[in-house]
Amino acid sequence: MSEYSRATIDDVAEKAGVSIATVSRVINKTGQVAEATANRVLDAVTALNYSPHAAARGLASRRTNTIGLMLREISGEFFGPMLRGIEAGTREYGFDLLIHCTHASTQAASKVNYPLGEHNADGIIIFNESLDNNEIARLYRIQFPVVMLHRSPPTGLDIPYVGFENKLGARKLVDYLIEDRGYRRIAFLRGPDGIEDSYWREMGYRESLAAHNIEFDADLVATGGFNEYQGQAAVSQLLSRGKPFEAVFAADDDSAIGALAALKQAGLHVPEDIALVGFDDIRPSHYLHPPLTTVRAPIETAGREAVNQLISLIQTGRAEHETLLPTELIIRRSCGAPAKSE
Amino acid sequence: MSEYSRATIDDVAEKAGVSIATVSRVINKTGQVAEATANRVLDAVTALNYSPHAAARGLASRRTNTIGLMLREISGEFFGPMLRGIEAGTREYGFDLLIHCTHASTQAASKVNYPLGEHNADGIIIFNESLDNNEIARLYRIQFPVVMLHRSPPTGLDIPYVGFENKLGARKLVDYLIEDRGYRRIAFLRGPDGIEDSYWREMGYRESLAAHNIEFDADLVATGGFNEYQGQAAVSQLLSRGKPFEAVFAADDDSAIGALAALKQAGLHVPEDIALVGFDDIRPSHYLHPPLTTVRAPIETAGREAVNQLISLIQTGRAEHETLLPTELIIRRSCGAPAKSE
DNA sequence: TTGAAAGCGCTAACAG
DNA sequence: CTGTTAGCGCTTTCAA
Repeated sequence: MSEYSRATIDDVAEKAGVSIATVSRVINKTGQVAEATANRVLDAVTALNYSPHAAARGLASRRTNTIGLMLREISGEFFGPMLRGIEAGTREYGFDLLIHCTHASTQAASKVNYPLGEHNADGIIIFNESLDNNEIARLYRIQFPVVMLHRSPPTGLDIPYVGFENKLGARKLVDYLIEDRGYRRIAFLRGPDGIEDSYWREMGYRESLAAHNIEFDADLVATGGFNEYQGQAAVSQLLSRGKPFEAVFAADDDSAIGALAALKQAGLHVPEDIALVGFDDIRPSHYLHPPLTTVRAPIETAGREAVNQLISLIQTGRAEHETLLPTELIIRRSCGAPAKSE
Repeated sequence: MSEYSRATIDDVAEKAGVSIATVSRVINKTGQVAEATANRVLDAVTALNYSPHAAARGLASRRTNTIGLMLREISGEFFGPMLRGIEAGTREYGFDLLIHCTHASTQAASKVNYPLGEHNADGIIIFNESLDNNEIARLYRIQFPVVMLHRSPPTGLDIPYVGFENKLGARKLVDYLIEDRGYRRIAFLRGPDGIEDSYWREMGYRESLAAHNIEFDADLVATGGFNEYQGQAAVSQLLSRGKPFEAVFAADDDSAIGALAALKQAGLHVPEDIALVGFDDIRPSHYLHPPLTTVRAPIETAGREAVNQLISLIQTGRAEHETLLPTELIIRRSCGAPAKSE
């Protein structure tokens, strides 16, 4: 609305007594400029407090210097660390970060969409199921740089993917439960359908059972849904089936928190009566009573790595097909391990 | 790098058999267009999967349709809810959200800065101490729309401010401790210097003491610093002074968590030996042992409200000078209140 | 109700 | 090493 004054490249050029092309060269470090000239330009920049107009340079250079982050919604303990990693990466590379949520679009009123894409970013990171396959395919077709975070690309599309070693993490956790703690009847609270992390964590669970000659029992599986409420409901359901189990593996810590509430409510003590473990190692897990044994997922690192891959894709046209980040077993009291200094 | 095809306004105009001016009018709902014509344009838009080029329209219209969020760093439990509120607001108004951290600038290499400002946003939200007074003053001088979130503007600048009723919240909490729980020697863990929330929470504490004729005792005050580690250290320090106290009021929940650890370590039971309360009601507070009595701060609402004020400022040139959001007392067991269903 | 045309501020050839 | 100039894709007068 208001028409505030701004120094433009012309002002700088005039003040420094050079052409705007030279100013542009100095600012972007493109092309040779005599040091004396460059200094005059830099002085003018400082004196006028000049910053380039982002839209103008974007239009002229066909680069936005911005990367987009697409997510379904901002929620949970996952989000903060992830964004920290992403932000750190974009800042280090000198890019801006634009964030779009696809959840509950209030803007359906208009026919014209303003999504993240070729027209406002140099590349985007797609988190989980935040964008449908058609749009992903379209971006792929026009060769727009995209990186998938915690969700592998649609079949047939060679898009870089960054995620956790979910299967291995779950495997190590269940191995530990079986081998070190001696449990054999281990219930599983699976995550939401369609979320990739869910799938691989279940695979790790099954793989571990199989490796120890323990038969997979569908009655010992319920859906925790990656949230507290569903985790609680899932355990109640499990309990009501009457099949005994010695431990519960919740596919994420949020559902483990709900599971803990349900177990306590049923009068069961953790870990004396039943062991409980989760996955992710979100902050509250440490404070639970008892503290939760879990698998630490390098959330921030994954965000950071997604940026690395995206920048590489933007700048060189190539990136790693798949980057799987290692997870770490975090043993606390909820699995019956001897108390340690917490 | 890659040169992907994009439908431009010219393509749409050609396909619809109209001029680009008409397309622009239809898309922006500016000016009268015959319904039949408008429909042809809309069809062409859909057929070509057209989205306007953000930079081009920004350059032409001198509006970016973007609001900027400036923060020092992405951390803590505070960040997620705040961003959720901000994102929801920007989306509802059809704005994009650009995020900048000012912490640990890796980009110091260059003389030319690309901060948030007139050149890449229509307005910005400044969170806490993320921007220095000089730059804020400059933005104010050129009448660039700015809203301060959880930090009041530099003296003399009439910039809208959104925050919590910190003083009242702290006052109610301490009143409760004194009146309902009968404590009189209440220690205080203050927040970091220079953070506004710290200051007002301490004022509420002092006000309550004064109202109950309890003398303020500097020996009962230490600095918790809004983080777990410092909260722990502060309580250790308090304990070492040898002055007895019956309760600890930590100026935020993070330091309360640290305080709890320190108390336990000293062999004290909460709340039997000593009561503990915090401020904010972050997620872990509920899971502590015992669950933490605290003051719930409407973090998400504050973010949302900051956007409301900023949009108002952008669109009408005016906004509320000050928006203080009410807080709510959350009573749990850590203050010695009778156990309730947690 | 529509179209023509002039930029918005900058980058990137192309000349010199 | 430096300057001139032609756009980038769009909005916005001004005319018709």
